[in-house]
Amino acid sequence: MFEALFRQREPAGPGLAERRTLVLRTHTCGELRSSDLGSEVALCGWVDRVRDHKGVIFIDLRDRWGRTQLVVGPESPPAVLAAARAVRAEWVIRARGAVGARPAGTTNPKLVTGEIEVVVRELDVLNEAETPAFQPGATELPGEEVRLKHRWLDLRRPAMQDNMFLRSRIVKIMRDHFDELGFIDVETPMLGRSTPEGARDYLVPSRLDHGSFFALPQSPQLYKQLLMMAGFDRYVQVAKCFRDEDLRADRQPEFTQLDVEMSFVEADDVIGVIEGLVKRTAREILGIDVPLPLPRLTWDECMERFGHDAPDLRFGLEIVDLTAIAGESDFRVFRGAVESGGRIRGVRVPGAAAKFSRKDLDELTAVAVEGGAKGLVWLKVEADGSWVGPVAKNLTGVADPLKAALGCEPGDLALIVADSFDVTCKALHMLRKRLGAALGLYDRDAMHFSWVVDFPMFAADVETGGWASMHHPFTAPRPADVEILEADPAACRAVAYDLVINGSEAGGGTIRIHDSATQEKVFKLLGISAETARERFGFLLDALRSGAPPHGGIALGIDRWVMLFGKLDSIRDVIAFPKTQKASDLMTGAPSTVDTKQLVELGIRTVVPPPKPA
RNA sequence: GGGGGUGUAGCUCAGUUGGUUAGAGCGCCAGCCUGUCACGUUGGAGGCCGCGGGUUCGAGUCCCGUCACCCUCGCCA
Repeated sequence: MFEALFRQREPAGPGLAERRTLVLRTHTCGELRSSDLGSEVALCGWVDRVRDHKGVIFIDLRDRWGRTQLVVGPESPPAVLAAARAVRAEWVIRARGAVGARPAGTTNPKLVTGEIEVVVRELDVLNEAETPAFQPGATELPGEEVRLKHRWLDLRRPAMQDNMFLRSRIVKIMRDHFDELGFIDVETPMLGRSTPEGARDYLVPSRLDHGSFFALPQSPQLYKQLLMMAGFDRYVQVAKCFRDEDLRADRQPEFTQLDVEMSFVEADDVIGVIEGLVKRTAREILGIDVPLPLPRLTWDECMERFGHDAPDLRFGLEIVDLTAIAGESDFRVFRGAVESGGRIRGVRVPGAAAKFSRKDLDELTAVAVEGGAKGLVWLKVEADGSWVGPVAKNLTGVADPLKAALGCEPGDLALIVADSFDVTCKALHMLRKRLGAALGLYDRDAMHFSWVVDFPMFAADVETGGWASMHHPFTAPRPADVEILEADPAACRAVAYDLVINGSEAGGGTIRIHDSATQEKVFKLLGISAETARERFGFLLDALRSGAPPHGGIALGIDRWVMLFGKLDSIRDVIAFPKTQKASDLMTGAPSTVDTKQLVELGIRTVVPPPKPA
């Protein structure tokens, strides 16, 4: 199958001619066809497999372009036959010979080069190879630990090469798109100032100022705003970002964003530019047409209908509010939730009653509990329309209205959570995710793009009891909400927009505050004193007072884009050298202890004794 | 920090109720083989059963601890 993909890698036009000028090889291993019959060629690559039949030896030669069969037969010089016999997997060789037609019946339709073979007349071993830890050409995929430790071997695998080429193509589309729209690519520093809000910083000690530290950027947020104040108008950068937080399948400590900022814009301008990119990427990478504009949901709507701010819209299972109806029942759990200001909400799972055993329902209950719920009410609709379930007998008087509200029919399953709004959101969101996957409610090839807008400006900060920024402290409130900024922060909505692809946050941006008075108000609300604000963000406040245009932007998670467009499950498969869940690099051994001399130079003394070398 | 999963040959895995000498496929080494393409075939080598402790006459198997990797909650402005 991957042979077909190799074809896509073939560069058009000048690339071919340029490669012909190379000295060691005339063609790549994915290039020769019947039309080349009789040509004298030279190929270089890795030995993928050897099939030694004594009198005739076949060698599959592999490079990033594909695979070509070399044949060494009785007509080959004895030295070549001997050399071919000695060759082993992953050796790097160069073969010269003529392109020959494979005898009738021996062509290989699975290979784009399967019509031909190269009849070897000269064979040079460019480099031998030790027996590899695993074979890149093998069908069985080694465990990830082994792949990460021998990453260079893993990256030889066609699947990984496809991923890296996909990434390269997507980034090129991004660069072309923004270049054509007049954006300027500006690099911003990696060594910056630590800002304790947000994620944990990666710190870099200063040698010239002991006790002081740089921080690696969590994002180029402030720099790009300052570029707007500097008049660059439209900025773009493929930016490495660093956040020292715990990892996930879709989170790495260092990751890449397509960072974008624009002046004299409103949200629709930024959204429009990104929608153009979405359409273009989907067309060029997947060959699908994405109708624009993309659907937009408000944050409130998302939480009501899906319980999450990045809902997977590839399937239904929308949340239904049952507070008014179920609150009338005698069921203690329902009444209790209502009385303490909570909500009763549920989802209808059509036709699922028979599919879920008691054990399955216990598992779903565990999912709800993991989401913070104290339990899960499950109900099945019998053929006669009656409810069945542990609490069915508690539904006196509300059984039919409940059924009507959920739209349940015989054979359906209903899952209901009664708790605070936040808990019902969390639990039902997790149930939705689980059910969507377990019941196969969506096509794995489907791509769903949407925007979530009108996020709250602030969320309650459980640690401080104050307010915390939902996005970041530079987010502008909706113009209509500026007046209630201080009076009712919870009700204040931001001009913020998240791009959601298949239930994954693929990008997020905001219109920024561009006047220092509003910025200072927001800092104050966030509990950042005037002195602290001046110390940490004085340059921003100064810049805001020196002619700051209205501006806003967005950052797209490139790793996630590639993962999603490549239909992959892990971000690590689109990063050449990723880190493990403990943020270590199994290949290089980073992070590592350093010489005491280095520490002394930096004015640093470690508190934890260094681990004993293994 | 919490929950879950995995760890046995270079790789992928099996290993019964605790019981003799821990197996298979691939790979590796050697022989045979002139049309294979996951070549075939014959033979061979290869094991700290993650590590440490415990229970037991006896531990890959049971218990405790620990390490690594993966998934996940918290966390990720």
